[in-house]
Amino acid sequence: MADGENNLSESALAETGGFIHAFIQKDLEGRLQDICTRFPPEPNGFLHIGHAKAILLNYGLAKMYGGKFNLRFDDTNPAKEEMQYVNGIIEDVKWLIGNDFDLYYGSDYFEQTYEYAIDLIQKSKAYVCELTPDEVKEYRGTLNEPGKNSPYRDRSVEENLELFKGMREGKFPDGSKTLRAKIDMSSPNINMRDPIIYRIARLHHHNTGDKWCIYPTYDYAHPLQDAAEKITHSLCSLEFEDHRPLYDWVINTLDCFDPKPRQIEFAKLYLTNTVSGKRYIKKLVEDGEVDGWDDPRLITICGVRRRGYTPEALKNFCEKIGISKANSRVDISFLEHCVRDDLKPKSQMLMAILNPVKLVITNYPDDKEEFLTIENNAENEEMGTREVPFSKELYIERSDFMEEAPKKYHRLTPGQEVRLKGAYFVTCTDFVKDDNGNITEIHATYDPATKSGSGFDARKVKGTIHWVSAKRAVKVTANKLDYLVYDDEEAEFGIRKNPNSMEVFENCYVEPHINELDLDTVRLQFLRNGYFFKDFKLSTRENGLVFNEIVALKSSYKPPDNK
RNA sequence: UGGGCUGUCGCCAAGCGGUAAGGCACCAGACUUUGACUCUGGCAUUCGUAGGUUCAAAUCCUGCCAGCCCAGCCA
Repeated sequence: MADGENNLSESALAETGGFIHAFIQKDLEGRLQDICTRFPPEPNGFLHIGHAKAILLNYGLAKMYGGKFNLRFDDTNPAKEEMQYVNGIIEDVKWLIGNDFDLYYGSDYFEQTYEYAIDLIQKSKAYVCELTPDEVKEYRGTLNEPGKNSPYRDRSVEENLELFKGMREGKFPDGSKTLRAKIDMSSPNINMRDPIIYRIARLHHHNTGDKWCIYPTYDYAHPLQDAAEKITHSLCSLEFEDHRPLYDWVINTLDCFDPKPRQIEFAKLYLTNTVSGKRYIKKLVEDGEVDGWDDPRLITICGVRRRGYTPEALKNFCEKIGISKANSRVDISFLEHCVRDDLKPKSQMLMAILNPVKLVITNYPDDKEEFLTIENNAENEEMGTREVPFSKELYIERSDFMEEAPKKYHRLTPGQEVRLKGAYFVTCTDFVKDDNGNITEIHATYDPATKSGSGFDARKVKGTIHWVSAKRAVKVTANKLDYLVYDDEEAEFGIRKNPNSMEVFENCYVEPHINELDLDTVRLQFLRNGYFFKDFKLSTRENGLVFNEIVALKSSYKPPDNK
């Protein structure tokens, strides 16, 4: 595999979604030489992680079988579509799979789509209908009762042709007429009850401008778009199973496509503790509850990108959850595991104190400063080491000290010795409180003999804590992120808002080495805290550096109860 | 109630007639200069359910139950 090639690993992909592989393999042994897949978003919103699954699946399948993959905008309804979304989607797809795709617009096929409609009319398989929306609904019947034929159903080919051309030429008002496929008003499948395939709507289209005042519907246009691009396997979500007969009807009635595209459905991805509904996300954005569509707490692709997730992590995740036809909701912890797993060997370790308290090493010389060498990634030697300044006054986490600690507490407490990561053993000797009883300073003595790397092993210590030189510390802001919503049994509509989805730490102290890193690309591991990534939006001259927690480290530590 | 689809461990998911993979989560232990990582062990006598066929069924047949989708000139 070439460097940076982003396809799904064959073995992992082949382990699941067997029904899709079966179709493809059988086709490849018979009717097809090559395959071609596509991801067909409507540019009416931003992509989220569920779309990532579809992109990765389609792209991965194409690469696995040596085929081609297209990104095609399914833009047949200008009422909902916007340029900002097409740009956003292209950016998201590139971030996920690179530039290895061709870009198409369904609207580029409007002329052909129109010509095929003429063919349908000539074959007496489509007619211009003048029923109002309410009448259409009434004539359609219900789930239990068959529909009845439109009174316009038996117009002559000539009349239909003239009317349909008139529709295109703008002779009729919006909504006054439709073109319908002539199929079967009594079909148990409601999609087959003479579906509307063209509507009149004078809307400006982001790609075709004002050229058209009639637009084809999805059911009619989609198979034709697939056929035009010689898509062999058209994957879509489960709710389109009922539409497959119509998809096939379009392809088979026109009967001039080779190869014939085939629609295959699979289950969408749903995650716990997330909201993926466009309406819901939009409301959060509009209500100012999140910082835009790319808020790092959202599972939009732009959101997880801003948060610091990597495309590789998403790929691994999508491989591991598999493809099936069973509706499911994947536990968010699965995603988090994949993110950690990816970041583990490539993150830059740094010590950062989120909630600082001063530690004074009373027996360390006042003006001495030494530089200690610490590895950048404990399990990846290739990432090298850095020099970290150490001196008498340090900052440590408030949570790493307790005035009165329980037995299993491995951190600082009067009389207890711990290791300062990469430095020395220190023993807590004292602490200082202010008038309100808050601890303001902790005192300790260090043992020079215990210097890290010296091979000292005369005694062991239970805990290792992280620290930052007070004098050299760089002040930054860190946001710890939590779920936007919780899934509980009692939650109405399946979701319960989390009022504290972001905890801001404005006075964090980080090692000076942070100034030597390319923070736009490097993922940081704040030792013992979690993975963090610079927020490119929030980090400004005024705010200084702002980091978001990509994902926390796992922890089996149970904080002592406050009794 | 018409049609389509789905039901294998808390969550995903293999399995396709030969006697229940794997991952996540969780629990216990070892190791540990991240209470992380890693490692070890535990975690479905059972595959929605009831029958049937078979030497043998999660896999085949029948009935039943549950869930999801469809009545936009949305996709």
